[in-house]
Amino acid sequence: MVDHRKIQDKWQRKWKKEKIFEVNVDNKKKKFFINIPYPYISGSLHIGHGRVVTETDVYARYLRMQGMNVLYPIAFHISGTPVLGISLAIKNGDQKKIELYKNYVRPYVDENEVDGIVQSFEDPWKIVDFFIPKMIDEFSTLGLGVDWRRSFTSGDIEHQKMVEWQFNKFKEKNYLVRGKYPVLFSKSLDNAVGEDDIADGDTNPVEKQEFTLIKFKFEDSYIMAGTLRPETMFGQTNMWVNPNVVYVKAKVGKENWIVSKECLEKLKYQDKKVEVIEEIKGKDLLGKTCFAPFVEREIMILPSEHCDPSIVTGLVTSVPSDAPFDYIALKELKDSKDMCKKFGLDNEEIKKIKLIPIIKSKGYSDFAAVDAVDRFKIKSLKDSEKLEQATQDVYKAGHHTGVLIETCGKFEGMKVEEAKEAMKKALLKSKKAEIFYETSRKAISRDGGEIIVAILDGQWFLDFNAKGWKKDAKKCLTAMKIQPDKFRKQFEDVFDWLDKRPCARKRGLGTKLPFDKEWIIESLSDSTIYMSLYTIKNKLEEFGIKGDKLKPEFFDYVYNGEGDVNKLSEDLNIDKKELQEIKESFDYWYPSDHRHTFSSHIPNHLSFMIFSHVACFKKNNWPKKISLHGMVMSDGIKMSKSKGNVVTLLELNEKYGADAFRAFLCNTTSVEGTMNWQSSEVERMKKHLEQLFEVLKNMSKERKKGVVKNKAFVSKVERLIQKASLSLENMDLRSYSNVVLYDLLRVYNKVKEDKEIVNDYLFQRWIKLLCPLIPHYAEELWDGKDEFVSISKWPKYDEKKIDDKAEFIENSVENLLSDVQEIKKLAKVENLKKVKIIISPKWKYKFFRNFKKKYEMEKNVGVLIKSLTDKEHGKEISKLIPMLVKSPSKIPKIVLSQKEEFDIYVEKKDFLESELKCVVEIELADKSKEGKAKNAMPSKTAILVE
RNA sequence: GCGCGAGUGCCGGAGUGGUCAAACGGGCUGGACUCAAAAUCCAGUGGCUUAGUGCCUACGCAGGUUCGAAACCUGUCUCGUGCACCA
Repeated sequence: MVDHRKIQDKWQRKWKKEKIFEVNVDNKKKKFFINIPYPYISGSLHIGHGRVVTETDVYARYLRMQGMNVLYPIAFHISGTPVLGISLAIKNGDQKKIELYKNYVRPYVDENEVDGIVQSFEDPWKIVDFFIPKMIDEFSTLGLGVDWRRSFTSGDIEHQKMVEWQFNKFKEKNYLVRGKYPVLFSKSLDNAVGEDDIADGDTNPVEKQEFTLIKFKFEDSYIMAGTLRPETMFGQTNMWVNPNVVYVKAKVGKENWIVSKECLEKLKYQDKKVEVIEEIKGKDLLGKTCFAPFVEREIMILPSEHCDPSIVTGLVTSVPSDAPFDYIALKELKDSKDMCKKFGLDNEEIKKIKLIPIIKSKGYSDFAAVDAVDRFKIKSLKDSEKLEQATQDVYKAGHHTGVLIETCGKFEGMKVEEAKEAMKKALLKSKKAEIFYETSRKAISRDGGEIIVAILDGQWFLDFNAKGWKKDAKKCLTAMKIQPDKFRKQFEDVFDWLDKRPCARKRGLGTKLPFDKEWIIESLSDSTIYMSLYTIKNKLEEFGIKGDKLKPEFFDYVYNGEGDVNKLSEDLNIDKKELQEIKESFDYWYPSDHRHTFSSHIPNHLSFMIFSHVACFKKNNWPKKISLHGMVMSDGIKMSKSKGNVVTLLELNEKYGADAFRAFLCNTTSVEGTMNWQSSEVERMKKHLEQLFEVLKNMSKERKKGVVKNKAFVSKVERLIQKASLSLENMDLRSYSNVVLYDLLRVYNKVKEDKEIVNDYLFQRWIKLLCPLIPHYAEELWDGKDEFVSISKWPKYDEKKIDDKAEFIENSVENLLSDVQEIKKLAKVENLKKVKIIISPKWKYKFFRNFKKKYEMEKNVGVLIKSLTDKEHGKEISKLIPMLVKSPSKIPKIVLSQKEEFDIYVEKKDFLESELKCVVEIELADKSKEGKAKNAMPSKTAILVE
């Protein structure tokens, strides 16, 4: 048995000791700078992380063996709120989170330390400090050729200084603007929040919803009612108010508004000045009327205990023709004299309220709500689930197929989709409505505070439509290689669509905006040009240059060659030579030659990376290439903590080892495809590698110098080396791995003669070919003159040895053998006595050669027959051509001459006799007396068995 | 809803105008080896047919373009994914 763990550890240790992946400026070698998005630290790494780093590594290893100076670094991202969220959860005694993190920590430390370490995570930096070394270790177990000297985190001062430089640049170029912006906001934290700060925010996301608050004139005030469907306002029949709720009348701006107390509270956060005037009991409003816009008349205020004061204003306008809820509520009132009496309402008046049809949509009458209520057999407001469903159905049908009818005045004929916007606009313009934001569900932050929507003033935005920016970004994109290119369009679409994007927030780890220290640069915006830091990080370390010296002028000089180095040296108190060497390092390594990433990063990270580069760097340092990989599934479903199917790198290493994973990953799916992790398949790959290892080990033992006589075999091997190289060139890791894991093995297994010479010819080449894929096994088997196969030269294929004819002949002979077997079966011949091989009549060779030539240009059967027929064989030709056109597989790749073919079979006669264990006779059709002889075709002999 | 991607045999998945009944891998069936098993090797694995290279049916569904389509176009269904302040 092969002990992959031992092998793996051994070679990883040696690589590290000999520093073979630590690379430096070397002007004699062509450089290649490849990188991946730095992972965010949030517990243990899993096979999703494993995918991107491994694919990159396989490719990087290939380029290295091609003689390039390959830089492959990895850093770590810690910006943003998730780490804070974890700290907060632990601080607040969230047992679930605490357990989760205990589980993350446990594999690395003694059990009795676990509690203490997790406790220490109340300080977010402790999380960072704890996990980063672990992550480096875990990545290393995959056998990556990474230069770890160049690692950093986005919290490091060098990184922050660089980001400050970047944002100063943005500012200079007027790429930043400020404005108002609605955000999810925690009242207790007094801050904007993200998914990670909200309880269950990851599993049940909270969204912001934009409501239109419509003003209903009531005495000296406005009753404010919120709606998501302003397009239904022509169907209003009444106003709903909760009789049990105490509302407030308040001065909002210059107007008096009636809203719930909760709403008034929220309005303060939404950029409104409010001042309470008096309380108004909901039940005091009942039976009165208010003036509704669009329908332009007074509508009655009616009771509904379902109006929730904590949602929007707690007052709702009623459109019973299109809202099942309103219809049922109104119906209940009409049907119940008791209820009317209770609220002091005139039942007869309510009965007079008529539904107003407003929208015609597919599958519904003009009264969609009535239809839906019937369909779902809804009896009362208590059928809340059915009501919800009915509302959704009506809404969906209306939204996609609905058209406003004649009751809607000048909006008649408009689609619901358009009318929604048009009517909202009209209302806002005439000051009959306001915008109000509400959360899509009730939510609390991890410390228990209520989540609301707040409008922040002074929010910083990146303005992608700023003058010239998009143009440059597009220029960069056009010059870039996108692999596979089908993703290019997506980039283009995103570029068009990008507008203003908030780029700073008030919470989280990261870099402060240098010119407005209240704000912290948001975590996607602070990780767009950090690749540049890899090129100089080791130098800063080497020279002991502290991050706080890295003023903007430093980057101006190093990155863009601006400023005077003598003056800069003085100003920053950094040695001039050191500065120059740092710059040299940057100039050597930059730009990024290749970035390999998950395709879902296109609309955000990757696009921002391009925009940021064109904003900050000179054109020659813009990124060159992006390749995209697909997503990762585990057992057919998306990997997620809640489903419990996350496979960590720890577990992976424990059970299967790096090489099995690498081979499985590359061989199981194309780079852009979805990788589906199935442990049974990985297990199989592991076994296959063990077998392959044995084969190769035996190969290495029995070797003898010499010339391989089997031309077809050599041709196939050379061809496979070519294929492997070309596949890798295009980062087609699947095709490459197929060649080195399976194709070569099959070709090798077929050769029977001169094994020792064959072994000698193939062994070292094969090991090299395998090295990018399964470097540990490759090193273990390697016995070449370089110390490591990892840094040896990639095998060159010899194009001259690729011999179509030799392979063709071999195939013909093989086909002959299998044909004999088949005929033997059909003829029910038990023991072969004799096999007669009849070589095609001479005229057919000429005919086939002509046919092949003509066929390249002309596919029409009639035309072909006319141009190729002759008197002597007209009949046969007119039969052959349709057959060949219909199944082109019958056309031989190569047409030999009759003599050549005859000689081949004569030469192979002994071999055939030994294979078939009988007498073999060979004759020319032209001389044969057999009836079948005329059926023979070039490379397809007629066969007779006895 | 809009955008993007995908739908292929028992399964995973190649294949983007003709060497396609479909690579490669797995499974299954039969055979060789073995006391036996595992491993390995060979053969078979849509249907029918035949002393061979023949026919039919198939690549989500329905049409179309073409001498020819799994591949191109149109429509349709299903699934996945993104839709912004979130890394």
